[in-house]
Amino acid sequence: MLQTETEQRIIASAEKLFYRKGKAGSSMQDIADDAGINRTLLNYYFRTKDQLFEAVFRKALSGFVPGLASLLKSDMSFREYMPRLIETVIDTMLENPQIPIFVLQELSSNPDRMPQIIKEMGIDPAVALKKLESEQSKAPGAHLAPRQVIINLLSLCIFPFAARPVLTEIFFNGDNAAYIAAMKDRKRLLPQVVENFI
Amino acid sequence: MLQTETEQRIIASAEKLFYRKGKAGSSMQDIADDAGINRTLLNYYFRTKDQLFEAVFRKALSGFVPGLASLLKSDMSFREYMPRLIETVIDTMLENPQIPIFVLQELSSNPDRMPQIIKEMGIDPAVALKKLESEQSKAPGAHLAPRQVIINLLSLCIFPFAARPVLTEIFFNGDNAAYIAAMKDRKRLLPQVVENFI
DNA sequence: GTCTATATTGTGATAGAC
DNA sequence: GTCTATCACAATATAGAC
Repeated sequence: MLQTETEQRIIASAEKLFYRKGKAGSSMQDIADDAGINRTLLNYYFRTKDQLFEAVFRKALSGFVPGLASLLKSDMSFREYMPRLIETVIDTMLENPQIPIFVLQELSSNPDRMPQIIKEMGIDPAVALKKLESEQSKAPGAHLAPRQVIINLLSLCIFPFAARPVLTEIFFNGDNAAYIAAMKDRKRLLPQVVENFI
Repeated sequence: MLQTETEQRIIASAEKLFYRKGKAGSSMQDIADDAGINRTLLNYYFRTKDQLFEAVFRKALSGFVPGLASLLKSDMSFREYMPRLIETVIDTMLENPQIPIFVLQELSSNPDRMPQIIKEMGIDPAVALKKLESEQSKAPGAHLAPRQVIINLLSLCIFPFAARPVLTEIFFNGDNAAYIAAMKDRKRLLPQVVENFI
């Protein structure tokens, strides 16, 4: 995975533009201009636009999924790992807030890609679901289906970033710093919220 | 707003393709082919691709926002309207699951559009936030900031649809019917969940 | 590895016949 | 309203000089 400086600049510009404008919305020329290099170098390093996009998409996935995947597999109980998952996911989103919408848009266009991605990345919710179920069985009363609990958890962590422009404008009058502060707050707030619907 | 049959077919095909592939990813030719008409008719009816996209985007927004906006303004207390909002939003999503990702992607590419959209659609969270606050003050103890409550509510309603392919594959083994059933369940489940973090 | 030049196809848009 | 023909341009990609 050793990359030349040129290669890194291509990836950096491709990320920036693909994240913002999508695959079809970003031309090879746009990316080359942003990187300050000749357009044909993109073909030299990545052969085709599809392959360049694929490199960006994979990198985006790998900053998105592993935190989730590793915690799904972890030895900890759900109550233990849940706050860590929240912190990991929110921190990841804060670093690159455009990833969720980029990834979800691509998967929405090409849902057929999901099975292979799950296989490749070793995503298996079975362990986490089972642990959650056994944990619920210790407490009396009715409980949410474990799948619904995890869907809620992911929704609360990820959606506010996918909807960033909407929330910033509606709830923070366009004040970006206020939006960011509120997102950081959520690392502290969400564990409590989640506890209440386990 | 009376439309010829041709005009309706154009809009229907444009929605289908723009939702799936985005503006740049769908050509005028693609849309015309899907509608089964000559390509130049798109220009005849909508002049430019931008104007056609705009028509689709506005229509998507108008199926998305008003339920939210009207309830934000309603006379009901938060506890009263919250379950109705959940039902309205989820029903809307079930009818056209691709709208959220489409709208969020466009607003993520062009966040500058938000202020005008908010103005045009008369979205003002002030009333809802105030009502929620006064409602919280009746109960003892600490409470979530009202903005965080509403962000949570929207997250829980909308995200599972934006992430549809991911959730369907991971939690329902690709079984679409099971996914839909779970989403319908959420109309019943979410009010209880939300009650617990007001 | 990096450039220029070029091949080829696709795209949005319009003019004008019917 | 609907078609054919056409324009101007942008796109990806490759060949070949340096």
